[in-house]
Amino acid sequence: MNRSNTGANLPALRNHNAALVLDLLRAAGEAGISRLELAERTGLTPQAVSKITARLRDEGTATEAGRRASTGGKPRTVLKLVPSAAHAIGLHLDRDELTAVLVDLAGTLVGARTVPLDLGAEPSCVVEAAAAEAEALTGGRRVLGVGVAMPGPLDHDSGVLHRVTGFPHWNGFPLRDALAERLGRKVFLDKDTNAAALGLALRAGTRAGSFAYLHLGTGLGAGLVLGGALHRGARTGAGEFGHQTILLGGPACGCGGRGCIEALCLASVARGDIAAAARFLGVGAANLVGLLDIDEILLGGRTVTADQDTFVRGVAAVVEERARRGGAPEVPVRPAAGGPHAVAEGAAQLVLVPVFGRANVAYPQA
Amino acid sequence: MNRSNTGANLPALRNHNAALVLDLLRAAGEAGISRLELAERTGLTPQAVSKITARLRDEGTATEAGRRASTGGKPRTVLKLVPSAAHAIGLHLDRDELTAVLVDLAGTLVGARTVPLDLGAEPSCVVEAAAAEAEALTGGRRVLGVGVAMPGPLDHDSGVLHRVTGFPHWNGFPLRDALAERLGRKVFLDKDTNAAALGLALRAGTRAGSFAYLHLGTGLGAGLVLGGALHRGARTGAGEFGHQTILLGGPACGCGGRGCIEALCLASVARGDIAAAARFLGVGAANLVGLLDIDEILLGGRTVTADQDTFVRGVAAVVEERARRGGAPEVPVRPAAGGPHAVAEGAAQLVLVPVFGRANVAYPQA
DNA sequence: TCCACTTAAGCAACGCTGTTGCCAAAGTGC
DNA sequence: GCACTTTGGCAACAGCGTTGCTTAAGTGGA
Repeated sequence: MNRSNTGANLPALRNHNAALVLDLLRAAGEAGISRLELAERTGLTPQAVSKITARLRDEGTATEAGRRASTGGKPRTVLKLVPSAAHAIGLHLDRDELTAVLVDLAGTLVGARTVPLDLGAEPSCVVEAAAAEAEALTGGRRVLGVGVAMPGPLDHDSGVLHRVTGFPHWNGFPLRDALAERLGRKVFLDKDTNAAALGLALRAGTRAGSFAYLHLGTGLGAGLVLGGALHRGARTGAGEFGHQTILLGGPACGCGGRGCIEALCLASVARGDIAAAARFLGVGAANLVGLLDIDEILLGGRTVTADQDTFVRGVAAVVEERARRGGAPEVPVRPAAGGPHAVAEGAAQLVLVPVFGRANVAYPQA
Repeated sequence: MNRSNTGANLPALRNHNAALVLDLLRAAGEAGISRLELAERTGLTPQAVSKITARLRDEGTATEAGRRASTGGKPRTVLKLVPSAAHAIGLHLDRDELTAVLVDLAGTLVGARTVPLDLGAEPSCVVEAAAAEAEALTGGRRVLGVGVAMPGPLDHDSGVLHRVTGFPHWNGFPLRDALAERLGRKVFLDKDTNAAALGLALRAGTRAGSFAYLHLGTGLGAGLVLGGALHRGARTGAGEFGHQTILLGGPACGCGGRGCIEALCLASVARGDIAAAARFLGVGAANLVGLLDIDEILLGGRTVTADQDTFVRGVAAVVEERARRGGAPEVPVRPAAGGPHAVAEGAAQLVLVPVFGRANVAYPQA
């Protein structure tokens, strides 16, 4: 059951178990999964799984697709997710560009649009532009909601923006509610790094329970996935990785501090010393691995992509050195998969998270 | 519902809701709480709460205790937890000392024993000594289980010790199972810093959803409580705070690295410059606040206790300075409450956590 | 070809959960 | 003293997963 402070009743129980089954169906992908295997993995009885999958088939969310080889008795029937049963829209509002994607239940990209955007414009104009892109992608399909990713800071719970860097007029704007009213759909808002991390968490192959996505572009930030769920912190402020001090009394940073990783990394990049930048990044990654005991480090962002191998090797070297000293486990460092729509696709996953039961860690109210 | 990957059935539902109600009863303490208030807080219907509390009263876990003033109708009946309905034992196995405590359901200390201990002795002898202390405290009471806190590293999930610093013969010893078999009781194992953090999380007054407990004694470590639950990481390795690099190329640390907070802090303490030690600790705390967006920093450990005000002020100054730069929220820094048995009491809470539904964040299997 | 055996999955009855509708209990205040 | 408000239990109920059993659909040996 998902962590929460609220009581659960029978409908909640039913949703929980259905979401669990859907998550396994999604993870099984094209290979499918049998009822008995679902029963084994969920801990439910086979009969319960039969009932749940029957409901899902009635809804059109799941379907039977062939059968496995017999092992001496009746062969198992293979069940699969029907990805086209529902869709989600993801919007990435960047400083100068708006990317909108439509994904199906499996997270597969169905459609994408990219248009120029001026975040400096009136919020109402931006809302209108975003809504127009979302509607253009819908096309009569069953759309569960819209996920929006933006540069922070913002508050996920209330859906309100804070002092977006360089765009003070956004301060306090209730973007989520404004867009939800305009579109008549559920809207979810999160930071771009969080959306990217969520997208990575749900990519086939990245089944790590917890990892950090480090994004080095014009700035340096992180998205944290802990125990399979996005860690946002109480105010959606988590992931402030770039202004971690790693060199006391070091060079001044734009934030007013000294010796921040971001300043050190970007200065190294500016003078062309990518290996040094990678080592700085690695120090922060090693600190993070020790503090949180995560399974994996994923690197992304324009600056990383430009010299991917150097960054991956440099960060891995520092992390491994620390593991050898016994201060941290051996943690793989890999480049983050994902094309030009990675953030928008992650934003779409904000909508799909509750469907598949991978609820976010809930925070008790003060 | 608690986050998990397993299916839920009616008994699980019932336990979840009962635990939720018990948690609210515990939080209400001597003041008590009415049925309607419980209904409001849990989201359950008043009738469901009536049924649940009736079961708890039958069990002897809750009781009616007076009534509130009327607001124009029938006055509300106040319900309270019956702390003596069950107990938990907490063991703190330190390098040279074994502390055992008995606490009731409310977490109140009922009994305590402290004896010398040699962690260098045979594991079987230590198990025997620990079991004897636990049994001496039981005294015919209903004891739900035994929580054990030790210096790490160790694995909470399997209950197996790793290379305990300075005591290599413990490597791989299945302490949890050995003690469970010897005592015939459920046993839970965790790091001392985690137990301390858990104890703080459940102390009245510390209702922060997430905080970091920084422990500065002979070493420097941290216990992290995120979203009301202990964050252990996949291998119970989280909280390695002391060997975070904050001064690249700085003085050598015992771990083999350079510029670790622990080395810097302890060196400052050694030469009597407590204010400098506090500032170093503050840099790490500020890094952590930014990364995890927590609500509070709690400081403890012998070294901190010796100069509490200096440490609290010094750390708070650095954290506040960072908040002013906009890089992190304003986070209070406070001394950790708790007497000589704080760790053992936290260990006992390991047993009580599932009773009150504040389950730990579950990690998906690989 | 038949038949015993194995394995998968549905049917029906069941126990138990929280919910709903209603009513009794226990106050306040004109 | 009576109308009103508020609390909380009783009884009937819908719906969840579970249990016991039956049917479906294969394998493999005689």
